[in-house]
Amino acid sequence: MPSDMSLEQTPAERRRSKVRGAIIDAAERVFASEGENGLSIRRLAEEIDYSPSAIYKYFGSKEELIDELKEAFFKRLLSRVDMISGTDRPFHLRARACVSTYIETAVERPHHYAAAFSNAYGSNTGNVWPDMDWETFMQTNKGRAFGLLVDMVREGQSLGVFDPSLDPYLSAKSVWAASHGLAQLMTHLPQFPDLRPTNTCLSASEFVAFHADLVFRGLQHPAVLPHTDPTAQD
Amino acid sequence: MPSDMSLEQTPAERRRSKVRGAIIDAAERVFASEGENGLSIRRLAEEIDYSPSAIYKYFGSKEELIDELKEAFFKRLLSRVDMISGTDRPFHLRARACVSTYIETAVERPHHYAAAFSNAYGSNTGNVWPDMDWETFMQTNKGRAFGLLVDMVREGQSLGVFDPSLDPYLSAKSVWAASHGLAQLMTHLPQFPDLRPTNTCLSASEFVAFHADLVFRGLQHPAVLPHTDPTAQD
DNA sequence: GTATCGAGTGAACGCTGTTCACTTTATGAA
DNA sequence: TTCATAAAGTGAACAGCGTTCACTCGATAC
Repeated sequence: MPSDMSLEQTPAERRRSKVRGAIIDAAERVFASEGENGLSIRRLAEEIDYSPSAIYKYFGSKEELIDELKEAFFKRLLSRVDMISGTDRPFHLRARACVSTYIETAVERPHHYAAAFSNAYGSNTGNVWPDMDWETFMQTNKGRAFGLLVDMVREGQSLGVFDPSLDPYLSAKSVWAASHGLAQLMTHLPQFPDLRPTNTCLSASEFVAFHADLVFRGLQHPAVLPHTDPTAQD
Repeated sequence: MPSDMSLEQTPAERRRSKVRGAIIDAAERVFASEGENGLSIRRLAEEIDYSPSAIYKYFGSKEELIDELKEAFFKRLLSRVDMISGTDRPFHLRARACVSTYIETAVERPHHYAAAFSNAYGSNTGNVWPDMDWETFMQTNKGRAFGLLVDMVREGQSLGVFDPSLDPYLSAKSVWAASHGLAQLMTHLPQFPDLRPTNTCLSASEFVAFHADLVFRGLQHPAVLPHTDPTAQD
């Protein structure tokens, strides 16, 4: 046995992480196709040929297990957007691709995305995300995704295509909200992009591009309509 | 007993609708404060001093009961936005107020809004809204709210402040998505408007106004950045 | 006065997440 | 090799859930 065994895995550890992986895999499979309601501990146990209580040797609760699925999903989402934002394509293509990729990744795994923004499971009365300070938040996957957006707005401003008077943080939040909204609507209403009286419709990805375009249009110019002080009553 | 009793209510009917109202009221109260998870048939029964099975004399299922809460909420949401859009304020104020009102109404009743766009309860595997044709959809509260948005875009175009080349339906969907996204984020992350490294933050309603402003900026001008054919790969 | 219908009930079914005392198995030390 | 210890795995049970159903009982209609 080597002296430095901190990196080596004992057979027991290997066995353990194998079972743990099997649980996660089964959970991922069931969750992706049937969502939070279809995923029960008992069903999961059946699927991996263990007893229900065995799961609790690996995860403290169902919530903990699902949190891991969500976190993995968000990591994937982040890495995709990160990759797009790291390409050397022209800014306007890159920016739009980030938004499109975000939305399309969400639509690919609707249950994951919905769960990541839902408090359906926890017993808390409202907040999904615990209160955390700025530094802590920026180390989470959500935080880093948000950071990418802020950088993007700044880049657009430094390139002279975005209104320089805009606050990058506020603008990033606005872009995030707009992206999130479309992802959510497409997730929950698959026929959403087709919502139209005529038959001439855009495909889902075309509509995503349209939306991304419109979002970025808003950042490009100072307002033409008179700007109002939101605190003033008309 | 009057001959025309179709409008009169017999004592039995009055009693029945009283109990039904009590159920709805209790459900509304619990749901508003604790959401779908806090609302159980047994708890509801306890709250109105009836047995759990009594509820089923008034509602076919828990889902049916919650659907009624959601529908009432959406009716309220629609009537609010409808009222705003009917005022004679200048267009740019009216339009922004519609979006702000939509978002603020959602934030007021976060559980209702979340539930209205979640399939957490039903046993269906994905779609919240059943497939329906355009005419049917436009008679629902959601459809009518959407119709208001389409009209708003058209009005903006006829006033010459919105880009006339935009498709009103696509644009309305985009605006809806952007509004929905902010409502959802503020609902699930109350500190969302404060997400910022500095201490100088906008209040929630100020940020809503900022967002609405940015959304409408996008509609006001033709794109300056080169427009891309979304189907073309770079 | 009596038949009828509907409101209301309590027990039960099958499901859920979770716990706990228990057995079995693998491992490190003597 | 033997033995103690820790970990893995189990089955029964608990409390809660939505829902059903046979049942009682009181108000209503004839």
